[in-house]
Amino acid sequence: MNRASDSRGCDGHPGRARRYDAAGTRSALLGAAALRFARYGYDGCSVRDIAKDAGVDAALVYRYFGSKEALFDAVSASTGMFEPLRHLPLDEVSAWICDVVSTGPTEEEAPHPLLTKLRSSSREETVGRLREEITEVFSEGFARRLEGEDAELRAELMAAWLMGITLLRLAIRSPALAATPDETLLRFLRAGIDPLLDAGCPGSRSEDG
Amino acid sequence: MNRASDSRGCDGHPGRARRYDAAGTRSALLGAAALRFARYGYDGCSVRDIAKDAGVDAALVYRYFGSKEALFDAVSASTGMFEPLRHLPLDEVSAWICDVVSTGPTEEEAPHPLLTKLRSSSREETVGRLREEITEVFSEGFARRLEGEDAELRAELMAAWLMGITLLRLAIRSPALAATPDETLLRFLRAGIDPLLDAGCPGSRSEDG
DNA sequence: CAGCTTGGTCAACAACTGATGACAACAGTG
DNA sequence: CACTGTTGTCATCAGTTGTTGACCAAGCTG
Repeated sequence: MNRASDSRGCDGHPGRARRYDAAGTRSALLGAAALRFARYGYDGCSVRDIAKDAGVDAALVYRYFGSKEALFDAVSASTGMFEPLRHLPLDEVSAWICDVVSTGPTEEEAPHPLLTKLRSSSREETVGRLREEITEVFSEGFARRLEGEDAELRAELMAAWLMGITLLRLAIRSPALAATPDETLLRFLRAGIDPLLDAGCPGSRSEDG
Repeated sequence: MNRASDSRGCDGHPGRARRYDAAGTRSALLGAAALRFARYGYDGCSVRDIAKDAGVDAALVYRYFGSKEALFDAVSASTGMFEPLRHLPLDEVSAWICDVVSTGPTEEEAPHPLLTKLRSSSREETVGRLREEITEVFSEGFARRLEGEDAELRAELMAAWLMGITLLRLAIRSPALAATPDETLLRFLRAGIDPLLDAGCPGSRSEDG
């Protein structure tokens, strides 16, 4: 409960928080909001909850961001997490996916940006932006570098896997995915991804319709 | 708005609804709740919304189900949608996944059961039950039928893909996945799934650490 | 010190939330 | 007809929601 409320007291004097610090308060609100939104979704947490985590009054959300929606936008927008895929060598795609779905060292302090959007996937705007981002980076950008038929579909299948693994590993925490080290995961990720990269040849192994 | 509110007026006499019909009202509430929960998540819709869609008063939710949580449980629990996987021939797994992620003919009337849980994935209980279901069916049941190392991980990777495709196809509606017919999807699904079924041999192709 | 701008709290509003209990409309039985 | 149990509506409660404007407190300038 009071885990995140001390995030503002680190200005050099422990326990002696600087009282007037607009930038610090703003970022404290951003951090608390990122955590709350990622864990409980947009509808699952209130402005008062976030403000309490940040250690300030809820009214400051409206002074610094204007509305709850704007705060959510500030937290979830423009992460650019898919950008590296644009100019990534094809044989490094699996490793990149493996890296994206990695829990990272600071899961408590900085939640996975994809989780924030997945947990609020009931919001029309969140879904819309996610669709735009995936369409741009995967269906259009990345698919253009894939040879063979149905490149867009194959690209989106990789995106689907990326999101599914993120969901199972970080949100649902299925036993094997949550416990498996990245190197092991990478091995089997490659086994599934490579056939999708190598164009449609393997699909005609059993039957060439 | 009033799209689902006429779901009770079909007892034979059009426009002349049977006034006193407990079973009908109960199922109307269930249907409306399934739709609302799948679209907006547990926190995103109110009991009054659901009751209005069903064409009855909100108080009936409490008479027939006891609470909003109980209504959600009645909607989301015990779908048993993963059960077929237990005794499915391995070479039919891809086709089964393809069938599960299929939109089906009546998306408006009966939303995908997985979507209901994904959209409410911020609820602790929903996540817990989903984890149990996946662990039982995939990590324990299905993995036991897989040869080779890390069978549980490979099984969960398939589950992750299943959920990711459902998400992208039905919730986010990414262009290619939403438009691609099932036969085409099945081809590439096989290409990615088969290596995971065939044990860990292909993983040692590039480097046998 | 007064005067001003900035940073933060407080009380309150109107709308909505889940939930309850009183009450009215129906249907069957005597 | 009255009697009884079921089915549905209504008003309402207490708590929470997003949001706002009045107000206090800190720091700076004169």
